[in-house]
Amino acid sequence: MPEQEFTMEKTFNPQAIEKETYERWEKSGAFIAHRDPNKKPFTIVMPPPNITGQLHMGHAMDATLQDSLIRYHRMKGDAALWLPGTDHASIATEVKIVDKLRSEGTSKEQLGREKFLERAWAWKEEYGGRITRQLRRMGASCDWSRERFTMDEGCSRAVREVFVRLYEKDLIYRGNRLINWCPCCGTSLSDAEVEYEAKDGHFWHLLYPVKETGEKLELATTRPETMLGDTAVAINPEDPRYKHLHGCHVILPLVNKEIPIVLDEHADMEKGTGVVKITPAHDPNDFEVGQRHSLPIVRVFTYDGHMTGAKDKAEVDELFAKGLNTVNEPQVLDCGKYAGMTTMEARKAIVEDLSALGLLGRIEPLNHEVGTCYRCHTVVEPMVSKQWFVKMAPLAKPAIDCVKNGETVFMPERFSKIYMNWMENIRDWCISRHLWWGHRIPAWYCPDCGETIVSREDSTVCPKCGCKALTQDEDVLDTWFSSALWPFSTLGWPDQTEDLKYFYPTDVMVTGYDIIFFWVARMIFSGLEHMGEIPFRKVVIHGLVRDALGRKMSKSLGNGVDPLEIIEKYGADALRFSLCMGISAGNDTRYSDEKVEMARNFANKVWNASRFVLMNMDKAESLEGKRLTLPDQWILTRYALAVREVTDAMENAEYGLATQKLYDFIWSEFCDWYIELAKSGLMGEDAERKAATQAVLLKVLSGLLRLLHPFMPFLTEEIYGRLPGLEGASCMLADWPKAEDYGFDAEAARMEGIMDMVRVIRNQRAELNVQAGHRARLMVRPAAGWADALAGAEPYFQRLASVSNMELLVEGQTPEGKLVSGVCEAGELYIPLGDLVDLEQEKKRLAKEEKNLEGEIARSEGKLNNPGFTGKAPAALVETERAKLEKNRQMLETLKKRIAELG
RNA sequence: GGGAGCAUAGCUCAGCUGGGAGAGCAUCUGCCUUACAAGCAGAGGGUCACAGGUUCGAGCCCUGUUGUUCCCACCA
Repeated sequence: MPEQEFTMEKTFNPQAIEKETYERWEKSGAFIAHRDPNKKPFTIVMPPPNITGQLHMGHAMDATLQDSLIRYHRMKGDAALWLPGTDHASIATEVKIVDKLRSEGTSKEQLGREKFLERAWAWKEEYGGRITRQLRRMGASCDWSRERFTMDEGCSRAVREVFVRLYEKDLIYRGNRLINWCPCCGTSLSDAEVEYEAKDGHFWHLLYPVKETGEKLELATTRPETMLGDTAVAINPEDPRYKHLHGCHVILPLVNKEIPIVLDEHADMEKGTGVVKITPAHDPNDFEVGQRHSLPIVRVFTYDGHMTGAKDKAEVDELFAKGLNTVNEPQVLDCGKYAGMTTMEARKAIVEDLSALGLLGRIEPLNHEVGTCYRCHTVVEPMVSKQWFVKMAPLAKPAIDCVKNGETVFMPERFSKIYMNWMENIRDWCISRHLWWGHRIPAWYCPDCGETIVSREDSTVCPKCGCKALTQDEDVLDTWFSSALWPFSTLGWPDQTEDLKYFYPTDVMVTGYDIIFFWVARMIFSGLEHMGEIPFRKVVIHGLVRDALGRKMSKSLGNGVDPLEIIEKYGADALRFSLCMGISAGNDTRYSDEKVEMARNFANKVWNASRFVLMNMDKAESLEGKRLTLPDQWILTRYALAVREVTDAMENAEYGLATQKLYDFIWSEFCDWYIELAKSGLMGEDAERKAATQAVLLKVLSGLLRLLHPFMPFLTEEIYGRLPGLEGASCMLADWPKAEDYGFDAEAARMEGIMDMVRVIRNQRAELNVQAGHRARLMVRPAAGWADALAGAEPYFQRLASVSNMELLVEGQTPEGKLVSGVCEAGELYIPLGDLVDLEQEKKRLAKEEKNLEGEIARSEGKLNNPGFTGKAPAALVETERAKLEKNRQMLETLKKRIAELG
């Protein structure tokens, strides 16, 4: 089919084929995984991108690594499932929608819950769709028939099931605890959702008068506005400075309330004055001190960041009056003149007032880490609040064990330490969020008797008192509560589906190190708890994609790069390859256009090499029974090595190594050498020779395309089906190449010797600036044992080294005249270049060469004369060193003779 | 305060269990050689942060130092 050969453009044009190719793949059903008892299942569930916007470079890398892995396993013959989906991203998405509403001049309160959720679902349709389109553009071979969304019916059912189960096992509870509150997002946050940022602040030294002694007790705080909620001050029981104050009280300034001085280890004698104010409602440590000493909890902040007032107090007082308060229910202070102020305004006013009373001491500047919301970066307020929690200790234990005993392996290994450290120090997980977008908490409250009902089904009647006016908890669950179930909820759990039985546990989780705590850890304990089995065997952790200057890509910096734009410009394969080559496990990488350009050029190289092969191929030639030349044997040997190395790299999740190897083998060995060497065979008269060359080209090209396919699926697919004998075949469905042993090592070494000679000739011609068109005679005196190899090498020298014709010198024959010479392992060579030759320079060059060789020989001898080396080094290594020495000695001898000839 | 990563060519980075330092880009020289100028052939350029140690042998292993980035932590 000669027409087809000429349809290949001179440059690879990815834009022309990518869309069509992807559609063909998807339509063919090849992405769909089938449960096959005769195959080994291989499962990856995709970390679901948030529906907050579009994919960025980090997603592009994530998707590329997973796709490469899944394509590799599909080619290996596994039942490969890559399950895609998206995450509703409760708080992140809600923040975005609220922003949008604000820009439209409205708010979620004005809209009401129901209308707001309609907006959110519309948002999901829009952005969720955009994300899956982007993944398709990347070439992601996901099983779209199994696509999931964290809030679809099945996942929602799984969420409810888990919530109810954990509640029934007493592993979920509701209670007043100290939590992180974001006044901007208006919700509680888990500890993992708080990011610490260094901020400038102050140490304010306050003076509290002691009721019994009249002295003023000095203490320091970074948040003076919390003092209104102080219900004690603490001193260390051992502190000699304050022994006389045991059992005494202070008068809380401004509030004029008597509060006790308590003795608690928390007060550190080394720090400050050794006196700590205790605000149980607004500080995690103080909360615990309060618990130990049964102190009242007094809240002074509202949930939107203001000081509490009479109205706030009345609401809560009513609760207390009715007896509906629960354990640790905070009381509320009417902050009087400060009521309604923001916390910052109150800080200023309180400091001024204390100063006027002479109760303000020193003010020290301070730079400290302040907790902020991971979504909006507002400073979080620690608050006592009634929230839902997961009891972590019992869940953490098996999650620690499975990593310790190697059932679940982190790659690279060091991330298991980070995981372990977090898991071992874990505290209960606050899972309720005061938001609307998300899984609503399946708990109902009876207004009459206060009963709490947690149920798989919506509840309407109180089982205790029969009241029919039950109200459901207003809040939703932490978005990570549903993602934690992802590896099994997506496979149909809680139903025992066939998919679940076949594909769980999954094989590999590929994700960035930034969500080990948020997600990986929680999937592990959830899988163990609900499935009784680890969710995945390997966790492949990759780094982050940064900008060219090493900064994190972000909207605010405006340094983000849109993968789609890059794909438009360079092609998906180029982007994919550039995101893999040069990365090392778990380390960050910088994005740069230059890298994509490099990959684009490589794709073009592959394209053109293939174009050349196809132009010189009329039918499928098999290697069977072919007489092979040294170059054939050499490239097959190198190819076999490439197969082994790339396969090993894939098995070890070393994508940087795999791509580097492919790049080097394809460009430097196959293209630069073998194709050039093959030309003499292809263009010569010998039909048998030609057929053998074609067979080798086909063998190696079809193999390397398959090796490259996981990284450059579009390009390889496009070429593969054009190969003779494989017309219309899909590279994606082809078998992964097997590592063969051709047994040509000796021949390959001969070829290397000839190649080395080519390099020497090229080098010398280049140094003398000999024009490529100037063909020159080559005279060679073969070294011992090289005569046969060199005898057949003339065509290679002609093609690769501008040689007109080659003469083998016989014993004792010495060429004379103006010529350059060189010494290689294979022999001694002479090139008559007439007036281009400068004999003096030639002598200098040979002298330099001589010196180099002598140095080499001295080094080898030093090594081999060292009994430590010969005695302890591996025998093979000693042997190669000996051979090297022998080779260099011979070369030196030849060189000396030549120098003597020149005089 | 604890932990981790990184430090290799001008730049960005590889370098697998220790056995003569590599790539891409950039620079310089010469080439449109019938697959490819998104290309070909050559060249220059590195005390592998520093100091010790282990070893016959260290970019790689150990200890310490410096610089840098990140993570964790309740420093009132």
